[in-house]
Amino acid sequence: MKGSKRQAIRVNSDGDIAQLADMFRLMGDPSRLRIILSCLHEPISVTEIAEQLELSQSLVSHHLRLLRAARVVASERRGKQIFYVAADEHIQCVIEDMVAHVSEPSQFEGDA
Amino acid sequence: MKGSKRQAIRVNSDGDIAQLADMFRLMGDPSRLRIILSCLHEPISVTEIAEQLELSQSLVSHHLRLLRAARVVASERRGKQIFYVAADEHIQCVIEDMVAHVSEPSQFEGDA
DNA sequence: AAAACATATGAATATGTGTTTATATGTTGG
DNA sequence: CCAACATATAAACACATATTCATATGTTTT
Repeated sequence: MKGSKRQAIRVNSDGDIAQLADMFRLMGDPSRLRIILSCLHEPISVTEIAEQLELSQSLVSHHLRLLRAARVVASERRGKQIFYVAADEHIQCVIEDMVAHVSEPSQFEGDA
Repeated sequence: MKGSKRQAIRVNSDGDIAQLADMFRLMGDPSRLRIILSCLHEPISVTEIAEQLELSQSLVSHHLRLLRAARVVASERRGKQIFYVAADEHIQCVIEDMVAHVSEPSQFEGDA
């Protein structure tokens, strides 16, 4: 439904490019990527992320702010804690596709 | 065929994370992203990319080197010129998914 | 209200990196 | 072989940004 037809990619304006690049850049930092993976499937609190990934609470919070601003993750308060979870299924798809690319056996060494 | 089953994302080792992040980081620069888009569907020469995007030849070449090293693009020589093209269809999928995410109407403002 | 817990914010710093300028390498044609 | 074209490389610089440390804000419990 809606516009989920497989149509050619349209990235006309510079604004679109910038937005896209921003998203990729956000996912391009190892710490941030691990944080995203931590909350990909179920909500998880900031402290729990920090513990799991062995990152400082401050660092996790900094990153989460950027991720939330870009709507990569959504936040929800539960008592004292705030739980973060990946915003939509597109993020998951993006990562899956990228994993597929990375684990591709380098095909033909297509070099010139 | 092969392992194209939709299975849960497995990104265990730190190496995997680093590789993934590297890919995202590469696509996270506007110039590089535009270069990728330029050669997404058909091979295109370095000079033509530079002209189309109004970037210096040197800059395009620098970026292409990184992209080729990460197997985002493949190169093929034709006479004096070298043509670059997106390496595999996963790159295309990744971008499509990301476009889908960016053009998502921010849902519920899922903030806490 | 104070203490304890959870998260966010600000400043400072060190490191990474995108871009430019200049030059080198490689390829084709006369 | 020399000139012209096409691409790659190296050094230098300006700028962005990931991380840390210290502190503030917000929430629950006693």
